[in-house]
Amino acid sequence: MSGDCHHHAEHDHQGLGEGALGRALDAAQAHCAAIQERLTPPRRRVLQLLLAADAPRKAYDLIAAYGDQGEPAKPPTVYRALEFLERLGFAHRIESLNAYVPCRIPGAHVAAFLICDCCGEAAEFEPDFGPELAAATAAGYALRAVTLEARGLCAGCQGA
Amino acid sequence: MSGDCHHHAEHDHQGLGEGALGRALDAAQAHCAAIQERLTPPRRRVLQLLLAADAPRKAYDLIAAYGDQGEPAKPPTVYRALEFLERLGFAHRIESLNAYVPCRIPGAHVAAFLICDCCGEAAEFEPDFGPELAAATAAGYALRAVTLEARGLCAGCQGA
DNA sequence: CACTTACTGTTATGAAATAACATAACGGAG
DNA sequence: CTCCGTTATGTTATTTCATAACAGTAAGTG
Repeated sequence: MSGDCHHHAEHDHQGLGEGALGRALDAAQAHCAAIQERLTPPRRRVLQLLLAADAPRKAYDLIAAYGDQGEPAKPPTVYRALEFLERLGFAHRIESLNAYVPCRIPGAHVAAFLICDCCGEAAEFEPDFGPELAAATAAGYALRAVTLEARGLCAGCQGA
Repeated sequence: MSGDCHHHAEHDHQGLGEGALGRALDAAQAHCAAIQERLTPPRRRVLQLLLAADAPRKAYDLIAAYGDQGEPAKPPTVYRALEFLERLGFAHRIESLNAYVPCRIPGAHVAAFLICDCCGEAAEFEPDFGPELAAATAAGYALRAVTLEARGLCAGCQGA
C-alpha cells in the first residue's frame, strides 16, 4: 500500500504546537459544554494526541502514547474516546488506513480525504457529492454516511 | 454499524445460480488466459464463493466456506486469492465492512458502493468523480485509487 | 440522599491480516 | 527435454485491530 519514497509527512506540518493545541482543546471543551457533552480526561487526551500529530494515527499508537510516562492505555479506553470524538465530529476514521485524524474542517458535514501513499499525509477536503447523491436517490437509497478516500501522491512527493 | 431491521439481502439476489455462475467463471478464466494471467484453483474457488453470495463476504467466511467438506482454508490462501482478484478487477474490497464482493460492473475503472445498513446489500455503481478529481488536481495530488462507500438504507428496507 | 445514567477501569477474547519460509507448478532458453 | 528463474501454493506462527463483559466510579436529578 505505501509508496517507495521515504518522506514522512515533513512538507505538511498539520500538527498543532503548544499554544494552538491548548486553544483547540479548550475550544472543543467549550463546544462540548455548550451541547451538554463531556470532554472527559481520556477523551481530551486522545484528542490532544490526534491534534499534535502530523499524520493519521493508528489506534494502537494512541494506546501506546496515551500515558505520560510511557505507560500505555488499555485498548477500550482509546477506542471509546475515538468513538466519542467521531460522534461529535472532532475526529474521523480513515477506513483504508485503519487510522484516525482530528477534524480539520469543523464546519463540514461530510469528510473526505486526499491521502498521500508516500508521506502519509491525509488532507481533509469537503467533497461535492452532487453526482453521488443523484445516483443514490435514483437507486432509492436513503443515505446516512459517506466515505470518500482518494489515494495517490501529494505535490511534494511526486518528484521523489 | 448494522441497522435494526432483520432483512438479510432478500430483495436483491445478486448471487449467481448454477449456470450463470459457471459461465461467469469460465469467462473469467478466458479473460485471464487472454492477458497471460492464471485463474488457478484457489483463485477460481474464491471467485466462485464471491459470485454465489448475495452480499459482501468477510475473508474469514470465505476461509470457512472454502473446502468442499467443510474443511477451512488457511488464511493466506484466501487473502492471496483476494489480492489477485482485486488486482485483475474481478473483486473489490469494501473498506468500511472489511468484506469483499465480486465486481458487478466489469467495464468500470473505479468502483463505488451503495451499502444498505439493514439488509447488507452492496450495490456497485460507477461514480462520477469530476468534482473530486478537480479537488485533487487543485491540491496537486496525483491520484491512484479512490474509495467511495455510501451507507444508508436501500429502497426495500426503508419501510421496515 | 437515593436513584439513574453515563463514563471509566480491567480482564479477556475475538476478528482481521500478514510475516516468513518451505515446496511445487509453470514457462521459456538452451 | 531439462535446467532454471519466476510465480504460486502450503503451512506455521504471529501481529494487528477491535470489542465483549462486568465491576466500579462520577455526575446530574428529584
